[in-house]
This record gives sequence, structure tokens and C-alpha cells, in this order.
Amino acid sequence: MDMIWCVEDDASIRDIEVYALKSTGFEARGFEDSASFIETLKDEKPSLVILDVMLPGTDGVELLRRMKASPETSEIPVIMATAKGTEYDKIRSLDIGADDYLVKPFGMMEMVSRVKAVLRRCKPKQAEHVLTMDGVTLNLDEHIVTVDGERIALTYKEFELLRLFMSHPGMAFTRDRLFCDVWGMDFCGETRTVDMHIRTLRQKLGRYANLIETVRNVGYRLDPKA
Amino acid sequence: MDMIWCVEDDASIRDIEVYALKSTGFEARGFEDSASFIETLKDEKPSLVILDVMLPGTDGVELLRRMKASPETSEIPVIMATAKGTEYDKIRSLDIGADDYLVKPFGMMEMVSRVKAVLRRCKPKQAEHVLTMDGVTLNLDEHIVTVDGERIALTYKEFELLRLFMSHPGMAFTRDRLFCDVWGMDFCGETRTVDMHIRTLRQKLGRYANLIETVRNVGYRLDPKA
DNA sequence: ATTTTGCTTTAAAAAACCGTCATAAAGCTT
DNA sequence: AAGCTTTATGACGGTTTTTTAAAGCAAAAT
Repeated sequence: MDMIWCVEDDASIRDIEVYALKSTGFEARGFEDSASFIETLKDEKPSLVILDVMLPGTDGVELLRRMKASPETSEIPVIMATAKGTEYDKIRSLDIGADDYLVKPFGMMEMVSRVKAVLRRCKPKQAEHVLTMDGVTLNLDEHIVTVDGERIALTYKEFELLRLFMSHPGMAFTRDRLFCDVWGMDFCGETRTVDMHIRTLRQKLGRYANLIETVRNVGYRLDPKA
Repeated sequence: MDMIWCVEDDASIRDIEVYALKSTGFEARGFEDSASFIETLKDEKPSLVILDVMLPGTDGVELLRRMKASPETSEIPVIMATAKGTEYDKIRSLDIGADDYLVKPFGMMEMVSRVKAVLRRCKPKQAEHVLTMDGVTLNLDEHIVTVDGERIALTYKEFELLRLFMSHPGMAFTRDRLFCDVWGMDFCGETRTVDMHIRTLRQKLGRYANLIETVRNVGYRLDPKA
């Protein structure tokens, strides 16, 4: 189940939030100040954070900025809680990358439904934009591929090939099919172009080269358990 | 091939988009304003729409809302194009039902990739094509055969033979028929070629070897209760 | 204008597969 | 049971398919 963190200095509000979330089936944890939040964030990652804007010390907007700046935490959805009338904070927060906001005083029902909405929205998107297979990671957003954490440079065609394979693990693709999908045109007879790109792709995949299996007389396939 | 529509008031951006899509193998068409888009949408349906948020007159978010409201168009995938910093529009769009978003300025490569990704995601996913008989499983998509869960390697001809048998359990095939279907040519007189491949196939089937029964004077058959 | 980068083609090398042969085994007929 | 026909088996050379390497091209970057 999802873990929600609430950063809020007012103890009574914080307790109500945590209680409301827990009774809805979430795991929840409250933080009194920025410092303890930042500290815990180094070790654990929640599914979502509700950030109060007005905090003693480092304020919520600054916390948000830091979270979005670090790749470690930039993907964690954030809901900002602003006091009424501070429209400027709201806009700033959304600009920086907050996923939603709550205007105080807000009801617990509203809070829970927004949390659910944001999670619903972020869950599939996050999953869909990054494909992983063994040590190979393919980030669709950034167009970046890593092998064992090391970034490797793929050309457009190589990337599209790999993407096709990784989004249908195990499926055997004919050369025609690959050509259609990646090159966007019908397969015009005899050519070893696809093979060529498979080769360079394999080379760049290093020790995962045999992840791409050749299916004789058919084409190629990504072998999930190679 | 898929038809993509681009609604974008800036002519230069629009032209580049259309050009990029066409050169990737899509059909593409640009719309300068909401009105012409809405009008054409009454008669034709594209496979996907790229909607600019900032449009003169009816804006992109409103267009999206209308599309999702009408059952005629609600199934058409939509990618929103938002200017940098208007994070709120992004959230709103995803809430209404956009399938993805692009933040301007975006590269054409990225655009094309996202279009492909969304189309792939939205395409009706067909059921897996799998034939099973006792402990023998034949996956047509993956071109993989397993015996008691263990994967075995079949050559192209062997695979086609087994596929033929398994898609017509119990049916007896003459050698002529097998030769026609698998080799794709007329049976040219006396030859033991088919026998040969039956042999290797039986070997690889291990304890299920006798699943393929010899019908003397006729040919072979897959015996469903061997 | 030159260099770099990525895509395509070609041709040769390597690997996997195919088909035929000769021989052995099995099935049917007499 | 002997003899004939049909099928199974094992081995080997030829062929097809895939891989590899190298070079030509075109577009983009410098």
C-alpha cells in the first residue's frame, strides 16, 4: 500500500491528516519540521508527500524545489497545502512541479480524494515512461538508456528497436514488422538493414547482448530470461 | 496507417510537426484553429490528436473536454502540448483524460516517440496465441515451444510442422499435404524429407515423442490421447 | 568547406539448417 | 515365417540464413 508523508508543523492538523489517511487504507507518517523530513527522505521514499507551505525554517516551496531538483526524489508526487489567499505560492508551487494543491482550511475528504487522484494519475505514467529488463533501463521521457547503471548512447533507430522489444518482452518480431514499426514503411524486399542495427544495438548492450535473441527464419526477440 | 491531427496556431510549428509525422510514415494533417478542427471532426476521425493548449478562441483544454464528453470522439487518444511553466494545465488535461503531454519546446523525435507510445498503448491488445497439448505448449507470438515447462529449440520447419499438427489435433496429414503447407510447394515425387523432420521433431519432444503418430501408407497425425 | 554522425548497402565469413543417401528396423502380405 | 513394402535412423555435403566487417552516402554540426 502507498505510504503518504505529511509535513505540517501544527500538531493537531498533522494528526488528523495522518489519522484520515490511515483510516482510508494508506500508510501515513507525519513530520513536524523540514529537518526531520529531509533527513528521513535520504533513506526512505514515500509514494506521495503533502507539504505545508508555511513551515518554520525551510519553507514548503523550498522543500519542493529541492525534491524536484534531485533525481532521487523528483518523481515523488507532491501536494502543497497553502493558506487561503496566498495565490502566489500556489502558482509558484505548480510551476516548480507540484502535482496539486490544497487551500487551508481543507476537509479530510477533499484531501484524501486529491491524494487518490494524484496517485492514480502518477502511477501509470511513471510506469509507462520507463522500461526495465535485467540491468537494462530505458527511459522514454529522457530518451536515455542505461546498462548496469551506466549510461549508453543509442541512436534513434536503435532506441526505437529496443523500445519495441522491451515493451513486448518475449514476442518474436519479423523483420517486416520491425521495419514497419521503426522505419515507418513497408518492408521493401531483401535488405540486411535491420540486422545491422540489431548488431550495433547488441554491441552497445555489452554483457546483455544476448538479451536480443535471433529467431531463425523469422526475426528477433527479446528473451526475458537470457 | 494511422492518421494524426495537429491543432496548433503557429504555422511554422504546425508544419514541422506534420512534416515529421509524415516522414515517419504516419498520415498527418494540421489545423490552424479550433473551429476547423471541430468541423472536420464531425466527418472524419483521426487515430490520434496533438492539441495545443494555447489556442485563439476555444482553447485546447476545452477542446479536450468536448472530445471526451462525446462518445463519438472520447476514445480518440489525445496528446496535449503545453508551454513550459503551465503545469496546472498539464494536470488539468491529464485529469480530463489526455493520454500524454508534451512540454514546449519539444523535439520532433520526442513527439514522434510519444505518438507511437500512446498508439501502442491504446491499440486493442489481442489475446495471446497459444496452442497446448498435454505438456507441450506452442506460443505463436513468441515463436517459443515448451515441453513440461522447459523451453526447447525448434527449427523453422519443425515449428511449422508442429503448428500444423497442433492446430488440427487428431487429423491425419499426408506427406503431400505437409509438404505443401510447410514447404509451400507441390510434392515432387518420392522423398523422405518429411520423415526426416518428423524424426528430429520427435527427438526434441522427448517423452511426448509418440504424440506424433505414424499413419502407415498415409502420413502422420497428432494423437490427442497418446 | 570540412568533419562528424548515423543510416544503408555490399560482400565475405560463419553458423545453422536442410535434404539425400545408405542402412536398419518395423509392418503388412502371402 | 519369408518376402516385400514402408518407415526410422545416422551421417554427410550443400544450401540458406545470419553475422561480421568495411565502405559509401547524406544530413547535421562545426
